Amino acid sequence: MNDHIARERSMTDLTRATADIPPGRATIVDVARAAQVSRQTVSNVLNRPDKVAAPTLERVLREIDRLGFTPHVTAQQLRRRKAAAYGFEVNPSGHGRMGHILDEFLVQLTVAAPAHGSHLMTFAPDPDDVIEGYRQTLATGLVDGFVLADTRPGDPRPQWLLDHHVPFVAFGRVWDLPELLQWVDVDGGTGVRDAVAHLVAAGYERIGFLGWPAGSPVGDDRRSGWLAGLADAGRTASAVEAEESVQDLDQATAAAERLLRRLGPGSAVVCASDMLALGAVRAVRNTGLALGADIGVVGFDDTDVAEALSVTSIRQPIAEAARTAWDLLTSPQSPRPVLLSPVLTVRSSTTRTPSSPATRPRDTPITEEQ
Amino acid sequence: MNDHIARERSMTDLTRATADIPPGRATIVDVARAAQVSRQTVSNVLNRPDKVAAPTLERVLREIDRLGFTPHVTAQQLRRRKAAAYGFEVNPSGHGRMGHILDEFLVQLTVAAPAHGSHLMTFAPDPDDVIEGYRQTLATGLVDGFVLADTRPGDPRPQWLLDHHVPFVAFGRVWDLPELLQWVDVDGGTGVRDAVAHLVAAGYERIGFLGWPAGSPVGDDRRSGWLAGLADAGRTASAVEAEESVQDLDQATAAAERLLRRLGPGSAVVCASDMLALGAVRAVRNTGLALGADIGVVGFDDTDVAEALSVTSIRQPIAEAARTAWDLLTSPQSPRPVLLSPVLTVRSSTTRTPSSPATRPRDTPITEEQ
DNA sequence: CTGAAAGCGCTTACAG
DNA sequence: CTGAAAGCGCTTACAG
Repeated sequence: MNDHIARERSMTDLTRATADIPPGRATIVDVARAAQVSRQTVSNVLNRPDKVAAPTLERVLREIDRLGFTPHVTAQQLRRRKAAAYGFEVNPSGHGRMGHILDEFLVQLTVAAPAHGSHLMTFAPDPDDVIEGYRQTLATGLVDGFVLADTRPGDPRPQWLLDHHVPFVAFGRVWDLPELLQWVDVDGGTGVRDAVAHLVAAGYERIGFLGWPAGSPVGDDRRSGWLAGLADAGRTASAVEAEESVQDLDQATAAAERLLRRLGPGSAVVCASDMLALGAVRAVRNTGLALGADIGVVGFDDTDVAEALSVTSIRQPIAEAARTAWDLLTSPQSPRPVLLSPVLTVRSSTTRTPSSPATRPRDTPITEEQ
Repeated sequence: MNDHIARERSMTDLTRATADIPPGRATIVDVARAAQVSRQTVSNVLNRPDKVAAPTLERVLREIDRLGFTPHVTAQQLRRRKAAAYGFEVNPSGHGRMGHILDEFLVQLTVAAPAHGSHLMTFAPDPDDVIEGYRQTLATGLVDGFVLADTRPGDPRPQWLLDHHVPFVAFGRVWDLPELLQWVDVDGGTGVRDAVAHLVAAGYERIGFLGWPAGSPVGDDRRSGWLAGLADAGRTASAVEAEESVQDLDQATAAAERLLRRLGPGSAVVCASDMLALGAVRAVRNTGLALGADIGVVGFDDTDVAEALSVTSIRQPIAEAARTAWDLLTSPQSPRPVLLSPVLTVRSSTTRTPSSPATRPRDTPITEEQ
């Protein structure tokens, strides 16, 4: 099996001890033999090329290339006592409120891994004892640490990892441990604030907020961004301009209808999620108004739903979050928290009139810097 | 770091060679010492317990437990020349037509991995040279093979893997290589057929199909399932009862409107995707009809969108597909293809009247066996 | 600058 | 049934 590498390799394979090893991959010894050096020198070429004389270096590199040699990472891991791998927890029951954002985060972590000489191993802990899942995964020696996602108040993982000196980084603020520095998050509040600015510029008069019931840090953060945006524009929020709903379409629709009744045409609604925005879109229709022209709607997370409905939505910079996570994990300096700004994807749901100066090309993400 | 395991371990650590190794994890040698046996015996306890005398076995197991010993998988991999890991390609640009199904597949593969003594490593090949990504990943020795997803006509991966004797299994038929046996897929045709039966039972008179343009194996399969379902019910399809659209909401809505005009109230539309179903739902509204009562709509994949809109949808048994993939990959016998039946999640979009006998509790998946 | 030695933690024939 | 030996493929001080 796996005779895919270095088919040109020499017949010295036959000297290998165990007969059941199929010929196939070149090892450091094969390269050493071909280049007429010791295998330590080959290792030096790989790991500390500055310590190798130029002619030797070139000769060894040539043989590495010719034989198609790639170091066996498992052997490196064992010898270096470092897996150069990190664990990432996945969750069968969907990722709760975060939806598919975490799927994209996993993809982007994978994309960025090679640049940090690392890779990712997924694992699915028992929901009844998540910590045990982390303990076992670590005990295999297959990972050096973890990338946490979906951090939440009461999350036992950060403290456990801290207690056991396990390297980790969190995507999402670690709410319980304000002194903790190794996290990257997206500044949802700023995203909403920028969306309000966009709506003001687009000409909407009153701007309401459709959010979740108070108490979730993420939701409260987005709500305060809305208030800040209103303040930026010199407007004051009155209590009647906000509504809340749990993540259920019918309830969201009903809440949006109440909100629209108070706001009236010419106003806009910023929503804490695309699901809530979908409810708002239905409410607009049920009320007999036109999306965009009469009522602006902004969602959050720029999911398939927002794209399909042509709803403007606040997009988290997931790829950047993933790269930052690796930086925090592998950088030698002491980490500091990173708060990334989301980006507004403007679509027709926030175009008041077709000829409005606020109209932007559909589906073109723009950053609303303030 | 990582002093999380076996803090009760003996002080014999100090005899370890490299000083920079923090005390922490118990090794097989620690267990051997504590149990007064050689380390080979500990290994035998782990790998061939039947070859160890009962008292010895018990004594060693007790020490393993007391010291919290877990074998170092990296060392096992090196010695066994087997990674017991498989690579899974992830794709930044979304997974094309399959949507988030593949994200769930990855999660379910991860869930099922430990039962097969294996784990999963994600990697993201360069889209311009996917094969090279597979080659490099394999060359690290970190994986023994791959789980392929999103197979499609013209896919170069199966043939390359075959040529290089790399173990793999595919989620999705390998269209180009009919002789290939190691795949698991979901029988979309049967899913659609069952959906038609459900609609007939629910009392819808004419049943149309909203699909993709002909030419995609997956789409054509679903369309033929619709025809088979009509035949089952003793109905014949006429060309006017089908429409097609690319995966764009506006186009899908327009196509659905054309279809509805021909079908009239009391009929239903089976769609090849939830996105198309969303278009159908909009068309129903635009036409002034009531979803469910006047027009039935069925989607495919049971995504968030279907759930949010309360649309009946055909769900792929992803967890079962993942388990089957592991079986095919790790079973010693020669593999045979597996075609799984999807399951219909019935919601109010296919409830003709509130008191209809076809009404089923919302969100309860049921299997429509024929 | 180059190479002989030791060793990462484990497993697998093979003697006893 | 148990243990001494060899070795997986690599890296890291350390002599020369």
